[in-house]
Amino acid sequence: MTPTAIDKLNNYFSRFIKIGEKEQAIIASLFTERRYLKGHYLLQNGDLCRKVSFVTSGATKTFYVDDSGKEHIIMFGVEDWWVADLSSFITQTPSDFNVQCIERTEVLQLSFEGRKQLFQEIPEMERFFRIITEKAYVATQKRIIANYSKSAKERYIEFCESYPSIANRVPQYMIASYLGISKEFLSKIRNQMSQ
Amino acid sequence: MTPTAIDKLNNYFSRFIKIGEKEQAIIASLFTERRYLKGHYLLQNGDLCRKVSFVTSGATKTFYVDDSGKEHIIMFGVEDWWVADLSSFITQTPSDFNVQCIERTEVLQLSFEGRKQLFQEIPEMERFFRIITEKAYVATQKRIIANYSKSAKERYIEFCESYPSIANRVPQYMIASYLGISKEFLSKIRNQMSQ
DNA sequence: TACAAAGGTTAATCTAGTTTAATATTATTA
DNA sequence: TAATAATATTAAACTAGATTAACCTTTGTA
Repeated sequence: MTPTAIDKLNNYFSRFIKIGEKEQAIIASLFTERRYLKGHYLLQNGDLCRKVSFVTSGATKTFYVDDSGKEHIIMFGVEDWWVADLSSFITQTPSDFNVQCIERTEVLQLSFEGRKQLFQEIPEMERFFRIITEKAYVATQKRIIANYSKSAKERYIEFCESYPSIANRVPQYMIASYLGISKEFLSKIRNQMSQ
Repeated sequence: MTPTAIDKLNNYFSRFIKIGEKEQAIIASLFTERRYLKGHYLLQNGDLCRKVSFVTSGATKTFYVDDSGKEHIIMFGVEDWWVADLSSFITQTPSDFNVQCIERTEVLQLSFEGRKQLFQEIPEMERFFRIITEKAYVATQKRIIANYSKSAKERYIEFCESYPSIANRVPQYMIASYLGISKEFLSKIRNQMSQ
C-alpha cells in the first residue's frame, strides 16, 4: 500500500523524534493536506506567508523577481523539504518571494498558530525546528561561499552532485537561475563538459 | 558604573526572555569570559568549533580561505553578535572557517554541552535560539538575492546603510571581501560615488 | 500527424568586475 | 621624527559571464 501524505510526514518526523499515537493525532489535527497543479502558486509576492508547507510529492521553485523583472530562483522544494518565505512567515509581513509548482505537487501545511500549538503540545518539536533551521542556515552560508570562491562551472558540477534528483528533474534554465548565471552560459558550460 | 560582560549578556537576553535571579545564576555558571588581542583567533580552520561566542566588545571577522589562498569574509561580529562556525559546532566536525579579531575583543563563550544544559534548565532558551537562527537564516538568504540581483555598487550602498557601525570601523579591503569584490573595484566605486 | 509551445544551443558583441603593478596615504612604533 | 607596515588609489590590460538574436529540438496535444 502506498503511503499517504500524512504517513510520509510521520515517517519524516520519526527519523528525528519519537512519534507515538498521541503525537500522530496532534500532527494530523494541525496539518492540512493540499494539492496544486503545475504552474500554481503556494505563495505570491505581496501575500502574507501564513503557513509552512511540507512537500510530500512534486516539486516547487521559490523565486524572487528583481526590479528589472528577472526571476532568481532561491531554492527548489521536493519530497521531504519544507517550503515557505520564512521571513514573511516569522514576521507576518508581505512576502518578497514566490513559491510556484513546477510539477503537480502535494503538500501538508502548518499555519503560524498551528506551529505555536505544535511546539506547546510536543516540546521536542521546538528543538527539532531549531535544528532544521540551523541546517538550513549552514547550507545557505555554504552557498554564499561557493558563489564567491568558485566558478560557474564548479558550482554547476557541485549542484549536480549534491542534488542529482533535482538536476535531472527541473529544466536547465531554472538550474541556471538557481546558480545565478544565464541559461546561455550554462549551455556553454555543458557543451564544454561534454567534449 | 560601566556594565560588565555578563551584564551585557543578561541585558541582551532580557530583551527577549524574562531573566530573574535564577536565570542569571544559570547563565553565569555556563558562560566563560575571554579576552583576545587584535589578530588573535577564536577559531582556525581545521579546529573543532567547541563553543559559540557572544561578543561584548571589539570586532571579529569570520572568513574562509579558498583553494587559491584567497580570503572570503562571511560575516563580521561586533557587540551583541554571536560568532561561531555553526556547521562545525552542531556537527562537531572540523571547521572550514576562521574567526579572527580585528580589534581587541571580549567575548562570553558557551560550550556545546553548556548550550544543551542551558536549553534544559531554561526551556525558553530553546525557543530563543530557534528564533535567532531563523533570523540569521533569513539574513543570509537576503544576501544571496542581493548578490544575484544587484550590482556591486548597490550592494556597497546597502551594506553601509544596514551596518553603518561596521562600515565605519573596519578597513575597506575587508568590506570588499565581504561584498565579494576586489578592493580595487571598491575603491573605484567609492571614487565614482564621491563625484 | 502536424503544429504550437517550451526548452536548449550557438555565436557575435559587450561589460562588470579582476588582475597586475605602480604609487599614494595613513597609522604605528622605534 | 623617521621609518616601516598597513591601507587605499589609479590605470591599463584582461576575462568570466551577460546580452541579443537567430535557430534548433523536444514534447504535448488538436
